[in-house]
Amino acid sequence: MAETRWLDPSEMRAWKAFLAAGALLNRRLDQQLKEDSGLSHAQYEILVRLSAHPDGELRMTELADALINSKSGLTYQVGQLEKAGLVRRRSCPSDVRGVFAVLTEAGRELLERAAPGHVAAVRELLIDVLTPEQREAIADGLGEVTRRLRAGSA
Amino acid sequence: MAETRWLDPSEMRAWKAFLAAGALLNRRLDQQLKEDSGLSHAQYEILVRLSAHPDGELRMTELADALINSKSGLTYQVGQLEKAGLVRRRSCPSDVRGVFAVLTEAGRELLERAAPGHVAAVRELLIDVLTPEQREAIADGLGEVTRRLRAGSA
DNA sequence: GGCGTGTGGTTCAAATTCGAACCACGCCGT
DNA sequence: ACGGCGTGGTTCGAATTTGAACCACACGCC
Repeated sequence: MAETRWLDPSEMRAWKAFLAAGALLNRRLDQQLKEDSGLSHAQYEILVRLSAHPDGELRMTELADALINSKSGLTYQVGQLEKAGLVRRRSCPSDVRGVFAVLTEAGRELLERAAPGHVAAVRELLIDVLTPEQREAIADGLGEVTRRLRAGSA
Repeated sequence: MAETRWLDPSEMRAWKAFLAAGALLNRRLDQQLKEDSGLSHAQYEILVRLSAHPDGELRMTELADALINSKSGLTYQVGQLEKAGLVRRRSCPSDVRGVFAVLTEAGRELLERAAPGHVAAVRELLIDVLTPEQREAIADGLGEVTRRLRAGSA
């Protein structure tokens, strides 16, 4: 192991800002969503992914790695959403083991009611605070970071 | 409520990258820290804050809002660290209610052992992936985001 | 056909998180 | 000195998260 290259002040500033912004923003959005529509941010994300797909359905595994949680966490959350009637499970015809999560009509409606407030919050707290150049830098830089993280999880 | 201003593709790209990078990075660092030194990222952060202060001590409340967690979460984590002998509690002389968390010698040693690996990971996964311009943009942009979030939590 | 190996999901126990309720005490006006 | 209010921390219960263990099945290869 070589000498440790500590973070210089500029690097430290970026790292701390990233960390703090992520944590605070997540917390805030979670609150906003929960009191606005009763959904957690995680649940909201699930509904969004589903709604982005034809027929509003997606395999559990695809959901799991599109998202953040462990597989067991997904099982739990889909269970919650199912109890709430926002999602339905359907077994995959071609592979008995496979399970689709399907957005119900109620789910789609709730999502449509929740989305405007959520988007407004994201805009107010993040997007509209950044200059267009900063937005691009974040999209490019963190996009690359994400790509590598996904690649390196083999 | 005015018409919803949805996110355009560029904005969406930034938002998704930010979200994904935050989640993936946090998870990865957590794993790295845990198998490297047995600390969670949250615990590591606590130790870092303490070590950054003279005598390695800090009031619970100061810790709480320097960090991310709720107050109860902090109580819990400090409890864990105390059980592990990395931190000690000391009641504040001037205010009986107040409690200092104090870094023990063992805590400082563990932190010093854990830091190099952690910094290396942060560097590899985030800092060194970004161009200097992107780093600055992130530091500035997300710094401002953080400032507003802290201000608006009144 | 029959057997290892790998996948897709779920279940389980344990750890963590959060907010709300709570206690004990300082602070301040009277 | 006294009573009410705000603060600093902890406790409590409920919800969530995670990794590991676990089934049931698909697949490839003999």
